[in-house]
Amino acid sequence: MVNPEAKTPRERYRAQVRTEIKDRAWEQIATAGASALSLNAIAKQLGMSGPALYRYYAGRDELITELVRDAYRSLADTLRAASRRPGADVAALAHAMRAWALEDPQRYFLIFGTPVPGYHAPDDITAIASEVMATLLDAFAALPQKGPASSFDAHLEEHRDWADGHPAPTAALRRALAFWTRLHGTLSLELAGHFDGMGFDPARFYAAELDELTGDGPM
Amino acid sequence: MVNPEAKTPRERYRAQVRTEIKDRAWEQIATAGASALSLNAIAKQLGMSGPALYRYYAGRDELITELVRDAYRSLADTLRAASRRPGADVAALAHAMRAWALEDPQRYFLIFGTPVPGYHAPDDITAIASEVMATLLDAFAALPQKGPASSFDAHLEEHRDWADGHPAPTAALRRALAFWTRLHGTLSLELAGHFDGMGFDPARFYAAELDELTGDGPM
DNA sequence: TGTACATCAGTGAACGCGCGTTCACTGATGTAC
DNA sequence: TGTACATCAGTGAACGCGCGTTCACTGATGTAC
Repeated sequence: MVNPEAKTPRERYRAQVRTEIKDRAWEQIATAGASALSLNAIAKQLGMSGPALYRYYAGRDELITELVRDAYRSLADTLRAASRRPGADVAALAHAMRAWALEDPQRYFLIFGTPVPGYHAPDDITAIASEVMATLLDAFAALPQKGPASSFDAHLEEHRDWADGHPAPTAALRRALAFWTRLHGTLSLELAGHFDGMGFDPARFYAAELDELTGDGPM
Repeated sequence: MVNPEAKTPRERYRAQVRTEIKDRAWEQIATAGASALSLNAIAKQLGMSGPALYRYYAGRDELITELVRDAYRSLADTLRAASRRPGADVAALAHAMRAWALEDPQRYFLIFGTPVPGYHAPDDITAIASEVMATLLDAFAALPQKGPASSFDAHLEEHRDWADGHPAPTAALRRALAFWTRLHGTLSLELAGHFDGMGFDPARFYAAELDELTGDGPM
């Protein structure tokens, strides 16, 4: 009986070249930003001619979309993995997120940075983004819900659709949202260098914001 | 006696063309993002040849730097003006900031979006950024300092240099910092469209985050 | 007020570049009998 | 195991494009006497 999943040598080779192309693409993005990404430059680095890449990607746009997809996938997997480690809590997610961002800032910005006007991500990418939110919701749902309700909660109660049936109480949704926006706020300013001349340690500020989020002490 | 500030017709004309160039540049950025900005395209829109622009700007980089400077200047002035209106408080600053960002999202991202690796803003631009922080510090210094101190405060106490001698208590510095990072967090995700399919009203979430910042109610 | 000269905005041609992408092809690898 | 054929990775030439930038120039505007 033949395993339909088994890869022929040719398939393995194709897959390998595709990842080599992406590796070089990430290098370029890290060095000069996503707008500088060039198919011809990648081909040159791989020692092949430009047109050869069209065996692997339909064009520049398809490659970029795949990079965005991989970035989201990587983030979603990283957070899921962190949440599954024994004793994992909201703080563990926050630290995993920061580590992931610092690992490759331009990868972070490819997802959360300046949007290209008119661009809309395909549905499967949006789905991965929902996975990320679901991981956050799981973590906050497991937390004791203390503190008074927010004025925002009533509004959110009527717009929980995006939580996609997640059983978490509305207050947990609100806290997961704040987790995302606040940590993104610090993180993106740090990565963009806006704290550079300021002297304080961004990691400590991040930790303080996290403390306030978890209720482990007011900031 | 001659007023040395008086502008000759030629100077007035030059100034006018320079702003027309920038107006077109902002249009391009709003439409296709800053990386798509093209001197030749601007010249065409103005009905002149490409090289003509070199009478007004040394090159593409100088133009972009000037756009960044103008953006910062506009933000600093907007916030200062808001803070000087009678009865102005921290909330007024927050609303002015949000309105400014929504007015031209790509202008916001030119300052706070994806950084270009290796680019460093000239000193005079950094100085305008400090003006913005100073306005925030003024507003928070005027607020009664309630709530317990943060674990971060001790660290910040030793790194207040960036506040440039501002008399605000350290807790006010911390709160101004959180004001900036949290509001930037929501705002940038909203502008980038990350809330798009989620259903809730970003303005309400923004307001709720603001409430928690001012202590007008826990979020 | 009129003339001579200097200043300066804008042009058109040109340079060199790298981009994404297409096309017809060569030659190696894999498949079927 | 050997031969005939199909598949497919990669090449090199070419297309058209728009970019930033330089250069020598024309012609209009302003200045000095």
